Amino acid sequence: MSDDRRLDVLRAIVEDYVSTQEPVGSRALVERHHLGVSPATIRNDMVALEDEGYITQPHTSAGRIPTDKGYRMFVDRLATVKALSQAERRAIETFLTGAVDVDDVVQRSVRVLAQLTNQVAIVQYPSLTRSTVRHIEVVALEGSRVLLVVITSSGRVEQRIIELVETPSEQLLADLRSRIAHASLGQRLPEASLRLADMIETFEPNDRPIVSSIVATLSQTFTNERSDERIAVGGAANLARFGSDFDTSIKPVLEAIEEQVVLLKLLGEATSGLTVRIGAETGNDNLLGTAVVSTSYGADEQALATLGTVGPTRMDYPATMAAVSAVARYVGRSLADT
Amino acid sequence: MSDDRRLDVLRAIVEDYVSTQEPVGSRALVERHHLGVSPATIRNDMVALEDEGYITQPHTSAGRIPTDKGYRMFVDRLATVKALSQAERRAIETFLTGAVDVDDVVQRSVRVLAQLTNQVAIVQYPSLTRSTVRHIEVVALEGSRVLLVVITSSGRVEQRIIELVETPSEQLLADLRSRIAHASLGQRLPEASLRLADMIETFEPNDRPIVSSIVATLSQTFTNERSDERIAVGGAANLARFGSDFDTSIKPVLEAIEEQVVLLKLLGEATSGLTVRIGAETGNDNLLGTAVVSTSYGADEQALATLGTVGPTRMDYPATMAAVSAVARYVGRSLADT
DNA sequence: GACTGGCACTTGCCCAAGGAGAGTGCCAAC
DNA sequence: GTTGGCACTCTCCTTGGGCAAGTGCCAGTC
Repeated sequence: MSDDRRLDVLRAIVEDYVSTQEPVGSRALVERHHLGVSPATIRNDMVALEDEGYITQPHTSAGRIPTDKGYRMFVDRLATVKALSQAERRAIETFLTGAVDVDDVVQRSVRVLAQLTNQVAIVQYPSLTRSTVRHIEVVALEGSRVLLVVITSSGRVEQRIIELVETPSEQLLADLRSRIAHASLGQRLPEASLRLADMIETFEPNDRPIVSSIVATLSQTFTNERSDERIAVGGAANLARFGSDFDTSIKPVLEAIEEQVVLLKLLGEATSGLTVRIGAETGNDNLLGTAVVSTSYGADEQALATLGTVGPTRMDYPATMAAVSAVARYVGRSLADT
Repeated sequence: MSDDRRLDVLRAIVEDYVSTQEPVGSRALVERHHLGVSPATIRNDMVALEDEGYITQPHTSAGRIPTDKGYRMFVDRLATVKALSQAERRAIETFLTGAVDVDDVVQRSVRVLAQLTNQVAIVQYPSLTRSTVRHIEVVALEGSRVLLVVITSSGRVEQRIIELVETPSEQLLADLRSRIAHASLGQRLPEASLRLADMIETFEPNDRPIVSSIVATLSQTFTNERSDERIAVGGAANLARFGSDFDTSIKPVLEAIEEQVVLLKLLGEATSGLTVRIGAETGNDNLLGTAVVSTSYGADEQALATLGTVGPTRMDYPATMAAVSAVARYVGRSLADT
């Protein structure tokens, strides 16, 4: 028995099952794929594949469907890369180029990804802690209030208004501006936070209360975990693909993707490359029938954040993976331009 | 036949149907509500109510269920206000008081509203056009780039970076700052936009290209429709309450609430008071089986935006209405403090 | 040794028939 | 106007038989 053909059979089963959503039998297999052998032969291969755990039968007299292990094998070794069509690429591009700010980029990319894959799309907002400081502004407002504005390399703007114990002099503010700029510009946010802390001691003792109050607020902004946790979700209507029984097949997924923590965990573990997690690999019991395709995005070497899709394990992996990569690429580029 | 009792019967039918989700028969009605008459009498009342279009039978041998008209009557004349429990009030309060910015307030209120009502909650971000200008900052960046920051009365911060044709002098910038502040502070955004436009002519002709470029960007920011369109949705898992058949009862709703335009239309028409729209009143064919409870929020006389819930017509109206009002009240208060 | 055709067997799905249960509508009586 | 009684209707659930799909295995072939 040729090992090659057995893998061909597995690939054929996955492809057929994905497109028909129905267990695939030996006869259908030889008819739709020119395998050059008879159904009986395929049946023998199927028995072997089943013994190895790649496929299974829902019930005795039905065809076979891939197991999670089968999908894994398919993704790892059998899937042929499917390039996006010219039209799809253009769709992403036109969709994203209209974006006016970071928020808009994220919203649009969720939409386009959901549309492209017919799945639930999730996009994490660009991480603060992985960006660098592009600009910091310290502005005196009325009274002793001060406005702090931070612009990051990902185009994100954070602002804080704080009430100081006393009104700072113009002199001090100017001094602060230049020293803050010097200490933090171009630095990663966590690092900038450290350097700002060191900077406090370079000021006159009299000025330190004001300085440290401002620095503290900035540091807090830089290392704000909550901002890192923002996520956009879209295409929930595509949950229909999971099956028609709401309570058993859809609700758990819906609950999982409404839980930020779960999503962050799913996205967070993505390495820089494209990651596919199938069934139990998601580490979440609510997602046993689902697969998550994710990748990080970011213009340069450093990843800014992650995006991906959640769909049933019986999804079109090549197409989904292509779409996720493509959107990530465009989003990274788009943010770099902002 | 007493008219009063007939309305009592209608109320009882609505209440029972809402709690059991099953057509309610005459026997069950007399048992659960001490109406003091026999099932046969109730049956006569039911015939009358059915003739008037308040209730209907799914099939001949089943009990009755309220029609949309029946729910409307219930909401308008029969529902008794149900105050929130102390615990619920405290839940809202503690949930919202931890919020650090506008974004956070909105996110949290969606969550708490969804949890409280067990329905899909939608919260519109505070409208820009209905806020006033609290602060405007014009900051020179490197080169001829300028950062504009606008803070509104609702605590929202908008920023733009623009590239000017030439680098403005410090002198001009200072002048700009004070005149912009004078023209716009405390004004409603659309109004501020107009006053800024008038201001351009008070500058030297030489400076006008720069000034008008800045003013144009500010105006655009003030009247940015897109920002008014932001909406947060939560509690989609509660869609389970709509029924168990995904395609017919849930998917349409899911599609509707993913469509920003639809949501905005639903929320946008809410007057300052609490609005309940039932079935066809939503004006959306996808929402025929659903009811929308919404109200505007905002600290002072002027409404900032709208929030509400989407649920099946067979919902607990008194509880939902109470929750929506309460959350709106707390959100308004919470934003005023920011 | 690998492949093939044939065939008995298993099993889920569909459909029709029948019984149970719930609720109504109506009528005669109060 | 209200009530008890009763025949009627309709859905839901269960049961059982036929159907179709697909398998597993075996003996035969290249």
